[in-house]
Amino acid sequence: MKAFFSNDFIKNTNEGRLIQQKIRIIQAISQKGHGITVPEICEHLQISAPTGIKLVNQLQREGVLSIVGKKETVNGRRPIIYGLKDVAFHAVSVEILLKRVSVGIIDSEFNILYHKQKTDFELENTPECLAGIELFIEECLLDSGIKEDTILGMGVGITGRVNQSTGESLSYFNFMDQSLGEHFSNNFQIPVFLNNDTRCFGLAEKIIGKARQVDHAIVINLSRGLGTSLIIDNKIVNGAMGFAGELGHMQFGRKDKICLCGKSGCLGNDVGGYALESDFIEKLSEGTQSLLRQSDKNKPIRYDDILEAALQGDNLSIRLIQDMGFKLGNALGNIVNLLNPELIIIGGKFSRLRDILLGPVNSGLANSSLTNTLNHCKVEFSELGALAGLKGAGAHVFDYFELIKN
Amino acid sequence: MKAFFSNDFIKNTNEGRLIQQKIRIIQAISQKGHGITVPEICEHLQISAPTGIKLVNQLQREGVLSIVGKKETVNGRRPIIYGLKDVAFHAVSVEILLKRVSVGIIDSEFNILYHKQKTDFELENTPECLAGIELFIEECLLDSGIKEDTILGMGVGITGRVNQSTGESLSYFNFMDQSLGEHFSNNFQIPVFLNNDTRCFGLAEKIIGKARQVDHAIVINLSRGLGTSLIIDNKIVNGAMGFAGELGHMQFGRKDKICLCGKSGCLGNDVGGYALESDFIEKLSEGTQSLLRQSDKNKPIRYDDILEAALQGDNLSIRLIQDMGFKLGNALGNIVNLLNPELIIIGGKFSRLRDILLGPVNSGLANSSLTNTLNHCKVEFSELGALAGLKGAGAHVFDYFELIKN
DNA sequence: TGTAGTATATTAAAAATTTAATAAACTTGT
DNA sequence: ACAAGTTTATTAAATTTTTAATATACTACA
Repeated sequence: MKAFFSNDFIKNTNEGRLIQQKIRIIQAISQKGHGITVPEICEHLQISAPTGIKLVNQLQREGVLSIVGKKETVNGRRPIIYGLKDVAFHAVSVEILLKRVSVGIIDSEFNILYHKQKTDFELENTPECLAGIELFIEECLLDSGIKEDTILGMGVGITGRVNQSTGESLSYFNFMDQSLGEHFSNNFQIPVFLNNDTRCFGLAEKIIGKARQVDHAIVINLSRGLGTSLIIDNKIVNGAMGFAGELGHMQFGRKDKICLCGKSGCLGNDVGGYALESDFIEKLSEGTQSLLRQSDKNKPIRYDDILEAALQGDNLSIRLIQDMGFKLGNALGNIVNLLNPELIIIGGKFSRLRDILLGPVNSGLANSSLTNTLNHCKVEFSELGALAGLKGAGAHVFDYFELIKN
Repeated sequence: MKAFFSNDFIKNTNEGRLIQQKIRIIQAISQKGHGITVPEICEHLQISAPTGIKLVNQLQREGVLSIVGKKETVNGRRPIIYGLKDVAFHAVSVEILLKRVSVGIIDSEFNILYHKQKTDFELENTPECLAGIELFIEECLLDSGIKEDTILGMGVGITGRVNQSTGESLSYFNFMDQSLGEHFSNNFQIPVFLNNDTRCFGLAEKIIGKARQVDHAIVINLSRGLGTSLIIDNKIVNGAMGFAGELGHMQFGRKDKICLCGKSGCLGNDVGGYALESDFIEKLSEGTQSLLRQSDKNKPIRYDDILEAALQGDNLSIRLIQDMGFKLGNALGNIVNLLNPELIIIGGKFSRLRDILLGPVNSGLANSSLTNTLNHCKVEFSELGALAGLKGAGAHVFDYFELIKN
């Protein structure tokens, strides 16, 4: 099966066309999510019935298709439904974050068949660090026991700046004479699709999350930092150099904080786990009381704890998170005016706090967005959980081969 | 020729495929901008040489193609170049603005073959106003003398909110049981493509202007008001409801001015001809001197005059326009961070003031945009002139039929 | 000037596809 | 239960396309 897809250059001959047509049948079945009939194939591929039957028979003989049943129709002879038989496609997903590497294997329905994390890890721009990652991936591939020839490709999400089209990682592992994507591809001998970790998250929402039915959405990844993926005309926006989505440096923040980028007023300094921690400590030092502070006076306060405290009803935590929600909504309103999306998805660690955040975010939006535009834009919270980024990385593979159910 | 293209539904038969292949040959020639050879056709359509020759011969017999010459090659028999013969495609362009209706006829190379303006006009949301427009279009079509069967379609740019995909105009002529696009299409019996006037301007820049070689750009239409078209992944962004590009209501303006939208701080109140007029009058009343004021004390000051005065060296005019440029650049910088475009085009009436505006716009950009992103983003000024919008409206037609040179 | 090398054009045989006719399967109504 | 109507599956003839062999056109080099 793999040969079908991995063969990038299909010759302009009869045989080549045959292979292409077979691929399109497999893709059509995957996209439908269930079996297909010969008349549907003929309609889709613009071929006649005898040719459609010929292709189906060949695919049956090759062990790819089998008869699944008959389609229920109002009248006339019922067409036979053909389904994919025993053909499991897999993708390797890799997520490279600052302090963690994750490897997963997913199938075309985005079930995670295998998953392993490496947490004794620190991302550094060195050959040694890269070699460590590759060793880990290799171990996982062996450990998983997945047959090599069912793996269509590898999707990699890496933190920092990425040029998706060239497979370049501009922030890390940029010391080679080839792009990181090419390097992985040569090393593992499979097609590799590299993207930014946040955009992987956005793709996951688009393909298996809440943005499924939607062509225009803003996907916020709100955890320690603030990441954004833009979905426009049903595609993730990468930007000219792959830098798109830098919502964190829009000038909607407090002017008294200086950002790492050198400017003041960056939204990312006001919104996100890191900002929450410093705001919280500031308020405590001003004497505000909090449930959280009373537990252990020496342990440093982490934003996860503040989120948890807010869910437990801690007043200070709730108030700070609400403030943050308003600021985020206000900034988003400006983008809503600009891009006119129909959906905003808030994901990441903060997505658990739907009940606390939704109101302030909506208030912020109403403060800056045009009524007419806002009326057609909903705010939702992600339900994909912790493995969303990993699923999104793998989704690139199935997306490329057009095997994703729609 | 028209039958080829206007026939939306091409049957799944041999004859249908033949017609499709012929269309693709014509499209390929148009896209290349010059003739095509048989091997190129075979490569492009994935067909064999005998079939390619058969199609070319048929098209020659039908009077569509003719031999143009032979291709210069390094070695081997030189292939014959076939070019489009006497086949002129035309599009009708209509621009409906608040106080003006323009009708033009353009060819596939965007030459304006005919052009007429109606200035005794006031846009109103009434059947009478619509009937007046249609009468004017009909007059122009007759007057132009262009053969009906060479007209592929009509592109309409109308001010206000537009849903491009449905052909709906949401601000004007929304009183019918069909969309404005459908209405025009039924009335004139040709395919009609409706879009917002500013987005037409953006399309013109993309197709025949400075955004030609670029996949990601922001096109600013700066005249009396402030309009924006976003080009992302080589396509004009329409947004979920066709509202995309509302840069004018981003909250980067002065908080003491209330916008028509009901909010304060809208950029459109600070940037544009209207804002320039009120700023100018304000400064004059404060006692600032200007060349412009000395000419005629009773005539109301129009922003065109201020632009002209600035070009003549008037200090106040220059200073106000420079302030405006900085504010615009600063707002744009935020969008540059978000969308990572490689080009910003400033068009409209202000585009003449390149030398005055460029510096402040760049300063504003540097103030809010990330260095890395900004380094890959140029600022250019439109050179398309007054008929850009009209050309863009017609461009939709050639774009749809894939006849545009690339 | 002629030969080797390369690429396009043309042709006739082989292969593949479509068309059209027919068979099979299914629903509905009498 | 059977005929009428509808849709899919299968088959054989007609058509179309590709393949492969050959002819033609052009460059470069001796």
